[in-house]
Amino acid sequence: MEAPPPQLAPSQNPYSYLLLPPPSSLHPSMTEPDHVLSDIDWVGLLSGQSQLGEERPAVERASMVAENGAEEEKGDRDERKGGRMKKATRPRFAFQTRSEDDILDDGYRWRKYGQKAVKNSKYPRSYYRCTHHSCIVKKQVQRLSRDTSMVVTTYEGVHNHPCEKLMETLTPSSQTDAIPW
DNA sequence: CGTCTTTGACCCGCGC
DNA sequence: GCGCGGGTCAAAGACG
Repeated sequence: MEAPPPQLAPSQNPYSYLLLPPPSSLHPSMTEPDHVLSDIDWVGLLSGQSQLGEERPAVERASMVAENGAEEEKGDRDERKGGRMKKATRPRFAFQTRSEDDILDDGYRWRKYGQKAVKNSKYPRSYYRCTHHSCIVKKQVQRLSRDTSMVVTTYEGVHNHPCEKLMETLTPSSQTDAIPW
């Protein structure tokens, strides 16, 4: 039980991981008050070796890991032929939330573009993409099989546009019709 | 009618 | 070289 939690050894990870505070950019001050944060277990995951390490004994790590996308690591696929996907070394943020709902409302709009059953999990993994036309941020959502109340959300990339809900909150009706000129 | 979800197929990297 | 696993595409359907 008391298996010593193997620290995220850089030698095992294709990427470097950084410990960051909770993603304030995710819910700056949306509809959800910050009591949500107190209920969130920020867990380090994605050891890089296999998946989420669900079978691993030690998973509890109260912090979020960010993937410091190095310059040209061989982690992601470089360039798919046909120009399908670019490598795009974007940072990745993975964290767990305790929620009944798979998708946590972070203020952005997401469109689901895929779902796959993963090996060591009873639950499928869902793939979402930001619906903003010029935003390439993606996120993966998966429920833990060992703890069905936990949902792992992995963000990939950084939004290059403001949060829509936040904008609505800040500017209730002065966005389009209250311009001086 | 526009937007989003669902779902199977396809593609690619990696390990054996 | 082959098979497996993971990630994405795209058509069709559902929903408001």
